[in-house]
Amino acid sequence: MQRTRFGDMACSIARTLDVIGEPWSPLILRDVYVGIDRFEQIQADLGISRKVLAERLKWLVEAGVLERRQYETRPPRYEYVLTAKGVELVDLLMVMVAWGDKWADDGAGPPVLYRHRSCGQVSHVELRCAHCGESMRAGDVEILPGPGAAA
Amino acid sequence: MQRTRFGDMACSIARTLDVIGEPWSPLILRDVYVGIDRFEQIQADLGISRKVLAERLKWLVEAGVLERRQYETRPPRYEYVLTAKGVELVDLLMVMVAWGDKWADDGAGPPVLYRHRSCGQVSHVELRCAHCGESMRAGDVEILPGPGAAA
DNA sequence: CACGCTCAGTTCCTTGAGGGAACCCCTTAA
DNA sequence: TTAAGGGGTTCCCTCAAGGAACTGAGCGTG
Repeated sequence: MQRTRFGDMACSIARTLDVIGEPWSPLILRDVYVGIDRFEQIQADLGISRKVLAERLKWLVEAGVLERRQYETRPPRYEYVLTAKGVELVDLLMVMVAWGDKWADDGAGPPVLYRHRSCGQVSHVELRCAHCGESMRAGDVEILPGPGAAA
Repeated sequence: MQRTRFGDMACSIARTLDVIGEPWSPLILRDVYVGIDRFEQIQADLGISRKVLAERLKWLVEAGVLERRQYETRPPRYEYVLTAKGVELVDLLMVMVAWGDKWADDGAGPPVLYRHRSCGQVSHVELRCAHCGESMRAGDVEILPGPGAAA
């Protein structure tokens, strides 16, 4: 299918998609995040083709988002764990959850709830400005060319 | 390639991916968001195949994320605009930008900067709890089964 | 010791989606 | 009358996703 690679574009969205834009990748990350972290488990949970799963895992490891760790020598058993880079990608998943819960509900309510430990409430994420802490969303920003902009 | 449809999974991430998980879809949304909102413009900007662009636009319109609007009758000219549902997907893009700027920088610095209008600073988004306003990220939540969980 | 089981992949074949170029229709401009 | 531009559609080719079968290492059990 000779898919276009996004990694070389002068766009942080494209570069992020280069890492987790392939189908299945975000779902693999979600699984690892919730503790479904071995090959067989992920395959069974997602119903993904074993071939594609092997490819994706290799790619995510090379991208530095997951780490393949042997947690048992005899017999050799492996698990995948999120790196620091990968943990921050979970932010993306949490925003997807918030959007999906709101706009792609099938009428049965959210399949999963998230309780915020520090306040104890079932809640969801919201976007704030890292600088002033106020809401920062689509209409709240002005877009400027940055130093890495293309010629 | 008989791609697996994610829409029926009991997972809000999968359902979100069903809408914008195909390659190119987030980049199309980004373009529309920044004002590159006509077929020819998007095609030229992204270098996407015209066939795939037509498919994606139709899908995004059917999903209620974009609206196809005729803004000129003679000659007939169309533009694509974000719906309310689509505008909230831009949240996702802003998180991708924040991640990409941090973890997929090519050394030249961010290609695009975002100035938060209300505080005037060039900034990026951060995730907070919609309930208490404190930081809410991967390690800050406890996951519970919700009403829409699968049997 | 042979048999079976689990984990973690790899190999193979088939199908269909992405890429790319060419083509089409409509309208205005020269 | 021809050209140009916008907004697609049609066509063919290639290569990735799906799916099932196979491999191989290491227990565990009679």
